Amino acid sequence: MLPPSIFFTRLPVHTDIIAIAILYAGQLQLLASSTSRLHHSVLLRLRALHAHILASGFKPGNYLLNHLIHLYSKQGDIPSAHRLVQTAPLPDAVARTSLINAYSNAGDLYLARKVFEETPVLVRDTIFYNAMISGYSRAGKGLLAVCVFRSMLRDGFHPDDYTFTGVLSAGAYVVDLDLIQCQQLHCPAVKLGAEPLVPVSNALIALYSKCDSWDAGMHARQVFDNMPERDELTWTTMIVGYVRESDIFSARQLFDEMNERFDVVWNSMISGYVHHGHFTEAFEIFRRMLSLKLPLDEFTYTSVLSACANAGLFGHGRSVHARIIRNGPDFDPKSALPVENVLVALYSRCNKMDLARRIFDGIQMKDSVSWNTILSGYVNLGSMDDARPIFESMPRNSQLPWMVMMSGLVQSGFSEEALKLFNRMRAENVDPCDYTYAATFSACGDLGALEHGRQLHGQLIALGYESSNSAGNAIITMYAKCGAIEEAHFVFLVMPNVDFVSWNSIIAAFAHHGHGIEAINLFDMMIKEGLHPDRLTFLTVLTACNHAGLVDEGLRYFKFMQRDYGIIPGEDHYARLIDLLGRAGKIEEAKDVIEEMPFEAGPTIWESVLAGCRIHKNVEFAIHAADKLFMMIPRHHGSYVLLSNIYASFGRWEDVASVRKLMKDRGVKKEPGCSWIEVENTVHVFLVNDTSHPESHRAYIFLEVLGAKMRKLGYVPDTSFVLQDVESERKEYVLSTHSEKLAVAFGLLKLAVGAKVRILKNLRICGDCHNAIMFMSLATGRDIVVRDAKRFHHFKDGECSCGNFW
DNA sequence: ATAGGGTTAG
Repeated sequence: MLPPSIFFTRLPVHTDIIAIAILYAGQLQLLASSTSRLHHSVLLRLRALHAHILASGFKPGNYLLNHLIHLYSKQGDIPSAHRLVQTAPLPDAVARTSLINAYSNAGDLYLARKVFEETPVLVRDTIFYNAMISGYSRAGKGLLAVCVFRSMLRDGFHPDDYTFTGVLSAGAYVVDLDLIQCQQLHCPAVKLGAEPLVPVSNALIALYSKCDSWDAGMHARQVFDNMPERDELTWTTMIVGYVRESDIFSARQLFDEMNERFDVVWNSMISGYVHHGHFTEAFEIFRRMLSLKLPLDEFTYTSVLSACANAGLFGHGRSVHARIIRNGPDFDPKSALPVENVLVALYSRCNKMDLARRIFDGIQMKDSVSWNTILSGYVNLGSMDDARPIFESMPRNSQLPWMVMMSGLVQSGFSEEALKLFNRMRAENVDPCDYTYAATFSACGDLGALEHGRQLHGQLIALGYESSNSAGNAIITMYAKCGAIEEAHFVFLVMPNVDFVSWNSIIAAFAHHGHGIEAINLFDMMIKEGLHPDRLTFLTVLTACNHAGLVDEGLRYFKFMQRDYGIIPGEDHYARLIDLLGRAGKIEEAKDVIEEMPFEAGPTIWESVLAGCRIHKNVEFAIHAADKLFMMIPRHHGSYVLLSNIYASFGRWEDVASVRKLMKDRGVKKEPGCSWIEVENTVHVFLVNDTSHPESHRAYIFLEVLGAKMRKLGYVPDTSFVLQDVESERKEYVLSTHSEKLAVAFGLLKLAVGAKVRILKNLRICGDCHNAIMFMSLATGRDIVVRDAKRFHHFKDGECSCGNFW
């Protein structure tokens, strides 16, 4: 092929037709000779030809001009195309159509619309309107496309089948599309007889599939059934429509009916199955793809890998990953990101954070999904130390990272940090959402920061989130943990949409405050309202029975749970039941339950036994339980403490000493989960927060008693504890209001009843701690044993005796 | 006379 300039000069230019021939010759030759990167050279050639035409003095007519405009538009040189449109002596619908299409393809709907508006109605035609409609349609601007369609009819133009394809596909983007709207778009297409045409019907099926109504799905199927012929897109659209409606069964039926399956359909089936949790079926389709040697693309891999991640199938996931590495990616490296992201999710999910991290570090262009995935990977494993640096270096302009981080911090016990993060979120101009509020409330609950929580509650209402269930449920729990049971109840009563979590929360609120009967009444109401209790609900109900001492009811609910709700009791349920029996002194029954359990009793069970034995001073069975515990978790601090407390209550100090020696020999260290007060010159009280412990409601009672006694001693416990260190330089420790009050109460509670606790923060309480513990002993009617470096102090009946351990 | 146009999915 000669270079265009020579080609051109050889031929006399008399008509548009010859120039067109040359234009096309040049373009077609290039199109044929190279498969990629033709864009630029075609454009150069086009410009050269254009220059020649101008230089030759030939004045292009409409015909040639339109071709030039079309070619410039197709090649993406919109400015040149636009200039030519403007230089044309008369406005021309054909030229404008090309230009509108060019702008629409470039995503510039505003300029496309401008060209559209600047074209007089007189010169417009149907195709011209169609260009604008499909432009809006492809951009997802459904309503605008429909508006253009209406103006088209108003201007007196006749829509054709292309018009309907555009309008129908635009309709699918209308938000909250209903059946009536679908039919309003459908009817004109039927009248014109355009319906049986494949693209029109395809668009119709897609339209009805997007509509959230069962009837609409039937309509889609009707269109499908009435089609005289179908193409791959017809099948795909119908199948994907079923998947969207969660009708995987029908989707699969259609899939099996297809003779020739388009690639996308396979992927749609897999991702449909994954989306609805049918992982086995997803793998089955994937295996068939493999055996048929079908091409796998990035969509196949992401779907299958996410199935592995969701099902926690590390082995499967790794072999798919190996396959990608072995075969080399079958997809455009540019599309690798979603695959890499899902690999990070897979390995995080399977506790292989080092592998996840390696893939994450290898991603060049990390997107927000990559960052969020690795962040939640660490957070879900409770590795907040790894999560923090990720959070600090990632983009934080969306709510998601804050949500993940805050809820992670709360769950790992860093409630104060979560509250700080909430403030930082605002400083960084990210609007808190109901989920971040929920995390914040839960932090307030853990810290006992009632006033802070109240203020946030007010803010939440002001922001209009009050109807959010996640926030509302968190608020109930927050008030409950702070001891404000009436407020918790009020929030529950005014919540617009109460779900089973709300019920669980309010039942737990009453149960943990010692209002066992009220909790059980609420539970009965919940059942009457037709809500489905889950295993957690029953766990709470058993707790409630525990508090109210309702042994028979507890047993009844335990049976009810299995018989009427098919919930298989877990170890935690059994532990509550045994706790209930043990507390009631029914050690023999507890033994029977342990015998009849379908599994071996684990540590939680024996801990409950031990606690029961302590209350009823059953040394024999306590020793048995402790032996089990020592075997299962030999370095569990709490078991030793419980046992030595039992010995102490009998005054068996030698045994206490031998337990302590055992601890020393075995290297049992104090754990964050179980600590006690150390009396030296100062006292350490740990802020604890396990309101789920059956005894924890007593903290609030203790708090009151303690407050009254301390006031007599001259302390001011209402707003803050201002305590003086007698020993050293009369330092003052000013402790804030609620969290520290709870800290003291919970710390002493732990001391008194051996509740399982978590340390959040160290506090130093100075002054006459001895007296405070004495009051505790009197208030609870319990013996309290405290040890310091050399001695133990046994508080009993308002007196304190000391003894030596060794 | 001629030139400008379509649907869809993970």
